Amino acid sequence: MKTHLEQLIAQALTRLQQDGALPADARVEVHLERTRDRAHGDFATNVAMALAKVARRKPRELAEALVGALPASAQVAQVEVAGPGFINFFLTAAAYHAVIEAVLDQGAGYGRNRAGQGRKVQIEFVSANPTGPLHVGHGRGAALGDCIARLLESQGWAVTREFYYNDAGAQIANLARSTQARVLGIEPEDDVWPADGYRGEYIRDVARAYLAGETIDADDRHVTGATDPEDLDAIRDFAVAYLRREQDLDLKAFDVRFDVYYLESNLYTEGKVEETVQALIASGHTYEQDGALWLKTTDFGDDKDRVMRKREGGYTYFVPDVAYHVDKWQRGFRRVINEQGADHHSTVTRVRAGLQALELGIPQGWPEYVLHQMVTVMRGGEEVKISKRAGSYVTLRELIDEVGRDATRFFLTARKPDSQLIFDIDLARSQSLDNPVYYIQYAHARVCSVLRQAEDKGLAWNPANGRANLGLLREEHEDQLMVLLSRYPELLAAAAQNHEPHLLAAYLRDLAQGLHTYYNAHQFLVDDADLRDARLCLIVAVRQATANGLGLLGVSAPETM
RNA sequence: GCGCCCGUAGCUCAGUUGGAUAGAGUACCUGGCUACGAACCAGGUGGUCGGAGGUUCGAAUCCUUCCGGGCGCGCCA
Repeated sequence: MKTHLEQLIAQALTRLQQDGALPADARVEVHLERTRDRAHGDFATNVAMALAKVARRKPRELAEALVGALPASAQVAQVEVAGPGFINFFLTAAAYHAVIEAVLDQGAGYGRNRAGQGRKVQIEFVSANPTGPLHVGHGRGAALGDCIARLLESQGWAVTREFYYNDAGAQIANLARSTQARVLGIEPEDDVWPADGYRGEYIRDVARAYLAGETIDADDRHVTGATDPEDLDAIRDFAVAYLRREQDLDLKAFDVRFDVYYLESNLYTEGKVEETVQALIASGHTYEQDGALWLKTTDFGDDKDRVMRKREGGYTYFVPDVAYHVDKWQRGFRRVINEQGADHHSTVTRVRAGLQALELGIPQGWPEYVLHQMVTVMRGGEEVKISKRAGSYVTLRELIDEVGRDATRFFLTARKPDSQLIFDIDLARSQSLDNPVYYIQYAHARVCSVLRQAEDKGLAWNPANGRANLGLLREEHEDQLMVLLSRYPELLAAAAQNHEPHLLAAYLRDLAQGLHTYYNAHQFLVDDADLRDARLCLIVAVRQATANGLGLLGVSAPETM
């Protein structure tokens, strides 16, 4: 519909130019948007105002001329000039009804399209090190990343979900030492407790499982706990496998799955890190100083250069990260989205700088980043401090257990990633009935209930009898619902393009509100069979769009509650 | 001190990429169940869009500068 109107406007502009009413070189991007106020019609454009200066004519006058030059359309009922020079389009009833037809025809496919043309996109998210359970921050990343993945899939992209984890660095060594300490019965308060060791209680569980000789199945590897408290390698392998299994369970409970788990250690064993370092040296963007090897990231917008290879040998963390991204590029991902916590935002410049230095033809803005801000957890009116070392924090699993998967996913995606998020556990639990997610699910369940009643009373609409007479839908509430339904595809496209799942959450809330209002104001199972069928068609369409949207958020659409 | 993010109703937050009279939820008032789910709906109170300049037909949105909060600023990851 939107593109149809844009074509009409473009044709009118061309016609005006041919008539000499507009300079032939006048160019403007036709900006057509939904109106906020239904009194302003369904769509509005500001082209007349944008062109007024070049055309040396008053905006309203130009708008009038433009309206006069518009080709007729079966979809457009009325066009008017309003305000400072807006051109407002009012759609015909038939255009409204076509939306219901489209939803019913396309069903679960409504809102989906092939715009991505099956192109590959990779989204890397969570990527937590296997040194502890996933916490709320990881949960936000998991929910956002997965929703963005679902949104991109809905727009015709071939999405790969990837989890990158460090299985060999200093933090893993620390994990091994901490677990060994627990194996030996050392407490964090003791003098011999390793410096900066992980103090959390979960380490005690890992140690206990190790001593019990438990077997962990992870990554098609089987790791069995040994009993030797001195075998640090065995302890490390066991701890990593154990904690990875825990994370997998958390993610599974959150309905988040990955296609690829990428091990940082592979970058070393396959020589990719060394290759990247040699290529960077060859690029001329490196230099030696103070016994270390530096990358001139300042050549690419960083505020200071960064060390690549430490004086004592060994690479800094961002070097394998660059190698990793080279690998992503070589795997053919021309679009990559990295979802991370904003505390890692300094890596953005470094990774991109390294990639630019390599001159592989990688675009400057590649990869894309979605950086979510911190999650503050409130419990009992107080902030719960998140500290892995102190072992005090809210795990993702706790959240799922306490407020449910649906509500947790919804809350963590309902705000834009840029905003800090306050997650009040008590509020989410005690007021769960006022939760937007239940409000939306309730709308879905209500429609199901009406249809059950219709079935019981033999009043159900039978699709075999052909389409209902949608012309009978003349109520304001019905128009509003149809407008909302027609916006759904545009909204998905915008949410996917800009990585903004919160737009979808807000939309579903609006749609549910429209339905609840309609529900309260009108009867569905009326005696007039034609009107009844028409209304049932409408609410079935609303239910379908609701279910589709909830599915993209990873939230269930229950038939009863 | 420097970089990134944020600042909108008492609270939690949207705001269609610069549009028309600033929007929800929550909280607080007032109404609405003998008909399909009241886990709902309708109405009301509540605003110097952090402050000040600037850009233009038009600014919560863009630019500059202050104020306030968060996160980074390591040869840690």
